[in-house]
Amino acid sequence: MEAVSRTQPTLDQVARAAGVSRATASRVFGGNPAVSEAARRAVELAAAELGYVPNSAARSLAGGRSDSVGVVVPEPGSRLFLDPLLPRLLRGVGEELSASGLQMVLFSPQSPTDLQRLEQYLAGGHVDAVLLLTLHESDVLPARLKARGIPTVFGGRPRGSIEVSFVDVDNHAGGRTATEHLIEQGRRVIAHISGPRGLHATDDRLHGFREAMWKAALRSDLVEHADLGRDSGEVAMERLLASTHRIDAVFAASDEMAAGAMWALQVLGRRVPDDVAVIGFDDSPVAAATQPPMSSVRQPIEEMGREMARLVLSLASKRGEGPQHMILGPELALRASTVGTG
Amino acid sequence: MEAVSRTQPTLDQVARAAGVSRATASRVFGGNPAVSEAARRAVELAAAELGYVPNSAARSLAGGRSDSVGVVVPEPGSRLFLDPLLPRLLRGVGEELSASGLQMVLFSPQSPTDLQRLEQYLAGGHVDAVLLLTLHESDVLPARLKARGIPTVFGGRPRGSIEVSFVDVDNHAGGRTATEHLIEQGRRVIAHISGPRGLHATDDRLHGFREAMWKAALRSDLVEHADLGRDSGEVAMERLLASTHRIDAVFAASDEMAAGAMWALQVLGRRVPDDVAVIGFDDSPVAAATQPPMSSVRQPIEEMGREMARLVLSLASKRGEGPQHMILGPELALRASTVGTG
DNA sequence: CACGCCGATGGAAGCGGTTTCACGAACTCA
DNA sequence: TGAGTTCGTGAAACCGCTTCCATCGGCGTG
Repeated sequence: MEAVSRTQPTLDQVARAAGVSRATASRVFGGNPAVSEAARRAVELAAAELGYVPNSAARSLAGGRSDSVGVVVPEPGSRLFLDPLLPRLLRGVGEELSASGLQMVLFSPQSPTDLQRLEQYLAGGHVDAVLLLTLHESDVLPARLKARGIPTVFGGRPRGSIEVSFVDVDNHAGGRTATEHLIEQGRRVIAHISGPRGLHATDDRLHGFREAMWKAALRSDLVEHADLGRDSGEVAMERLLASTHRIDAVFAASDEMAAGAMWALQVLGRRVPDDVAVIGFDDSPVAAATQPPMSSVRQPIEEMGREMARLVLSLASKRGEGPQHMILGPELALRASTVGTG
Repeated sequence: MEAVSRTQPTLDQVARAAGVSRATASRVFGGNPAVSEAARRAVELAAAELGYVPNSAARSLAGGRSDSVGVVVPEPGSRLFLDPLLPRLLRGVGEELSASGLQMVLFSPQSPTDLQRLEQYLAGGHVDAVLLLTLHESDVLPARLKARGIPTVFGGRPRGSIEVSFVDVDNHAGGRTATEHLIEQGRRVIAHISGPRGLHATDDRLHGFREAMWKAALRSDLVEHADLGRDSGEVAMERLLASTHRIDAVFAASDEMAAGAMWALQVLGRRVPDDVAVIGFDDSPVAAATQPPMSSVRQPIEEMGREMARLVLSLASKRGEGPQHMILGPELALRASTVGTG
């Protein structure tokens, strides 16, 4: 009597148990159609009985493929503009990858050391493709990945070169649409609380705001810059109110800032939306939680995730294509803060 | 003249370029001290010149080790009580793993299919250890991992068996401490907004509340259950205020609910903290953002992450140990909502 | 009936490392 | 000076799987 092996069953053992060669067994798991029905069944049965799980290291070593794509996200809590949207984006990415049988692997480097290790990891063949959401401009990661020939797609237009593939949302259109909505509601003295100067996303929203105001022949100089956080929005609103203008609407470049602005308005006795309408950006959970609930520009962020996944997969199959770009349009989520309670 | 190979340099090429054997080169990268200084330098130089990156699949196949640990987090946006703490926890885990040269790999299964694939992935040897933060009780994942001999540590005491290692925060002590603080501030009619019945974490907080109240000979029946979200906290507060009791303090089991409660209080003309003190739980960003800023029970969540990492690493080294448990104590973050503005 | 094809299969050569083991050189110690 | 160590090294055996290639019946054709 032989002691039962305590190690994981290997493909070889499965093959032997099924009475076929390792090659055939491998074909069964690889989904290769050139296997007789009988052989397939035998292998599947044997695998089930032995509790076989393919060894991914061996598989990816031999196959040159890992069936997983890496997603690099900003350091959690970095208060990047992406923060509130991240869960939705990941959901989109996950859905799409899942559908192709791929595993999503998240990374969130927190230190330069981490980053370096991450580079090794990604360049070391652990993943078949990479989705980059970090916006640190100084990163050499993209270059390394490119050198290694690993398909890479950015979420959000990266700062520097255009020589990369990316998917982005149309921030300019978002800013314009939000502003137009306020104008349609009869508002005339509209202020804008923008994000940090130099940030692509919020700069574009600001330009959208200006464009809409110009078109309507309204003044577009009531602009304050803040840091996207709630408190800074509150402060910005206070500054705006200190001016002599009778502001009747505010468009903020983030929901958090809009929430802060709304608070400042209410503290100073302004009614929302009766006296001042407020609209935010991102349609994050915050937007629904304010009192009154807040209109916001909803980014098609799940779709962005899906498109990123699709794009990187297509790059992975048809290698050698040039960089691809894709811009997605936003839509408005209207709530009581701009349309009144009717 | 020979065309330059366009493929990744392998260890073999590095070894050849350095004039040593593959074995020696491998020792250099493995940190094996039994290598002469000269050989080491030659290999490092060659590696740098060729841009060598070790192939992780090969390495983990041969070495039986992947130098990465998987972290399974709840579906994003599932509004699990962990939600606001997740970034901090991951930071703690990441720090600790980083220090040991390990890579943290995040997973967030979103569908049963994902979950199954994840099982394969984890059981397939892609990771050396697993940290589980998902609280789906029905999961077979833990059992599978155990069967595969993969060290696993839970974040938060899992519902069922005790036969697993976990790290948890002391919710009972947290509830007690928060309540005692209110009592010390002279409050006597204290209400509690708890989480969903049956949720370990919030049940423990409720018991902590009761214990503190009993000890002080105060009534502890002013309890409402809510769902941890802001709105439900607001509703719960309204119900509490509808009672005839002159409530002078509220302890809510989450910051979000506390924020909702605070809003309800202020809408109804109660001043915080003059009329009613409010304390939350988690010390999440929300706590600092309310007006006035809110006291909260700060969970040592980064530390929890670090301890989880440490624990799983120790399990990975000294195999065969029984399950280990660790409970971490909370502390108070005091702000204006309970201590007055002096 | 001989020939060429085709579909299913197994043998075997890798994939790129790690690690055991044996070996020679340089050193120690008597 | 010879035996016993120590130390650095290389040859080679894997790790578990994929895939190329050769093989082999059985089939449709002329």
